[in-house]
Amino acid sequence: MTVSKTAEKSSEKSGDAAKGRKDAGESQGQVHAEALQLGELSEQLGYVLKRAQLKVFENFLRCMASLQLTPAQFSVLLLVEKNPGRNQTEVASTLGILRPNFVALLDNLESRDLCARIRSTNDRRSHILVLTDKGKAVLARAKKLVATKHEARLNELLGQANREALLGMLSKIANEF
Amino acid sequence: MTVSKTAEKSSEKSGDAAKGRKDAGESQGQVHAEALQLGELSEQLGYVLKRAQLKVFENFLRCMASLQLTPAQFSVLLLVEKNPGRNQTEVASTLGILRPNFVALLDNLESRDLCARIRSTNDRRSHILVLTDKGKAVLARAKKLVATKHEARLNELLGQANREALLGMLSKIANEF
DNA sequence: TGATAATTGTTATGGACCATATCAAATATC
DNA sequence: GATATTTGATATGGTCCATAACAATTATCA
Repeated sequence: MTVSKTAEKSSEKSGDAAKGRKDAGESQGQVHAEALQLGELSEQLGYVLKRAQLKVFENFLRCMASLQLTPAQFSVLLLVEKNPGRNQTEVASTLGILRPNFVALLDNLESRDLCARIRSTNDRRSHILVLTDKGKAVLARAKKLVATKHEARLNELLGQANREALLGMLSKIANEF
Repeated sequence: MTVSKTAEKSSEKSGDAAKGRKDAGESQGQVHAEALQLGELSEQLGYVLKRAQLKVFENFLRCMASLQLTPAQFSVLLLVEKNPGRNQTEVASTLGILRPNFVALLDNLESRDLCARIRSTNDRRSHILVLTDKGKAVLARAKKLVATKHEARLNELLGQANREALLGMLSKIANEF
């Protein structure tokens, strides 16, 4: 990374690297209008997994546009609702978020009055996390949007049974791989 | 993002946000040793998808440690091998990589003599991409590592049939969602 | 033909996300 | 009570992603 800047490469270095590709009928200007062959790429689980994940997140963001919630923010709200009274370290680590990176995320949610940090009386170092009333209301609307527009679209695409099977296999990978 | 710096928040703002969580048997110091409940989070496809993708990439990197190939680099090599003679724009766009970001990636592969940019004679603006002999050899070894250590582990975890079903569903999401 | 538009690779740049070191305040440990 | 640990926070750097802009080259078309 951050390789040298000068672009005076290519030219005729590795002069024999172009051998073995005698064109099969190309001599004029407009060649290669066809799409590239994915080949073995479409069999690589990692590749397909990444593309699918991007699509799902993209659709999630569209569905949540009215509430301005990212997947990460939504997961925090869900987790805090289910586990009120836990501190930042606990919530962050269950989500796989490092504590330093969790600070700005929470700053954002708190500035929008969706959740609150409360100094614990037991351990005055830690901040207890709770959803505000507005946070609960927004989360409820978010859940409906996800169920109605997001997951529904997936069921429509895969079918209920397949969607559940997919979830099971992904969970297995996420937990046991 | 980049929210204000001062950390004088929390305290007793939103004073009633802590209501409604009358502890169920906690009064002393060491409380909450249990793990958090994931709740609906484990049913969110996006969440599980992202975690699975991270695990798969992580394992891929471990399997490829000896060859120092990232998933993105591997995909470029695979695609160029299957489609020799295409230019940077074509290869980058099929991989969903923006042209500016593809430059450094190629700089890296070219500096390691795995692939080469050749100025096209048809269109002297574009750089034709080809694998070098070393690139072909490295890619061959990479494929074996992926099949032996990476995909094999997945088959062992899911079973051949399930793995193929998973791939099919992910492809469907990636292409039709 | 020649002026103008479009394309290709590239650089610069900024944002989002992730990871590490470090700090002060508070607590735990011995 | 001295020392170590934990918690939230800041600073910082790396990687990935996205946009604007540029020179060189080619396409378009009056």
